[in-house]
Amino acid sequence: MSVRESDLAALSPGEMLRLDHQVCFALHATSRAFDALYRSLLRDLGLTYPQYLVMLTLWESDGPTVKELGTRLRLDSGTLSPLVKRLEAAGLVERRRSRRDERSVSVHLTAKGGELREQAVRIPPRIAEASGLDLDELRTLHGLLSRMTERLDAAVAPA
Amino acid sequence: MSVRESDLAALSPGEMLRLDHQVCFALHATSRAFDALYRSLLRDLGLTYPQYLVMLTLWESDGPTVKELGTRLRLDSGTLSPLVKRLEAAGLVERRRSRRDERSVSVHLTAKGGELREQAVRIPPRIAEASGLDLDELRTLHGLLSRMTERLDAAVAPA
DNA sequence: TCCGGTTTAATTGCGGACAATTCAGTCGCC
DNA sequence: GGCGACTGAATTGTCCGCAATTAAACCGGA
Repeated sequence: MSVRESDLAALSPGEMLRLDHQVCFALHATSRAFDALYRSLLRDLGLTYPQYLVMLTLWESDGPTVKELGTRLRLDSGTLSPLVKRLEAAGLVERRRSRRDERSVSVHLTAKGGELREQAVRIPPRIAEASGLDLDELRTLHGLLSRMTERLDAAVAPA
Repeated sequence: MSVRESDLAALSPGEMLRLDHQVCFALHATSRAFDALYRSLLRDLGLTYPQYLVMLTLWESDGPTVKELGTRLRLDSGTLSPLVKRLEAAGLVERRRSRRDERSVSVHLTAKGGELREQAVRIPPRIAEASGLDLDELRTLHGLLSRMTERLDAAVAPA
């Protein structure tokens, strides 16, 4: 029933190339479709999707450093520094230089930022509904994506 | 065995939100992991991944208009116009204003652009191998992604 | 104590993605 | 033929993502 990995090598180059591109292309397409849907739902909150991810992280646990945010969201300071500053300019967040280690900057919710959560909790159910997948499928998809990311990371940065 | 969609509504809000975010976040993470791998493999060719997609399209069928490229790759002119100009600056492509309809611009491979194909065909097998999924899993993944994109598109742009 | 290596943010530069606008060219309809 | 609506590219502006660099703070060992 299950096709083993070694069988991939037995495919004709054409078949392998085609399937591979379909999957990778489909991945990008789905990712952008998600972005588009989030954009339309987040417009009222004045957030972009990456900004929303940062807010989610803060709602779960306030006061992480930029470094910790980057680790959790897989983003570097080149992305996070201006993003967090935009959140600060919007009055949702406050940046504080740590006294203990003056290199690090921790990010804290303002009252306004905390209140935004109540608007935000209505969004995920609409996303889940729009995805059109049932629970089993979401679990399957998540499993496949996680394994793939793990393997890809290993391939791009070989130990 | 299979969980029906209606069961999604029976989940506690917390469960649904968490699973949804994991999936959406995983999708972005995988997408970026793919980008990183392609970037490392495409560096020798001097192409980025979106540029590579355009070249793939041209190798399959030369001379599409910018509009047709946008339809196939789901990109708009704001992305494609400068991208194609960069390919032209690199000598891989030539833009021609159509005589029949002077609004449209068709994109054609140069000799150099055609030759690049021989370098490029070595890349997909390495990507497929790096993904670490077997054929069944790739098919499953592709199916899930396609259905999701379809549903998401419908949700963001309701008829 | 000082010195070198490391860590943390921030900045710069470039390419990609999208919204919104502009402009020329096309087509239909009167 | 001429007017109005539409279409295809291009442009502008904003944000995201990453590479590479800079600068400041930290830490450890000679």
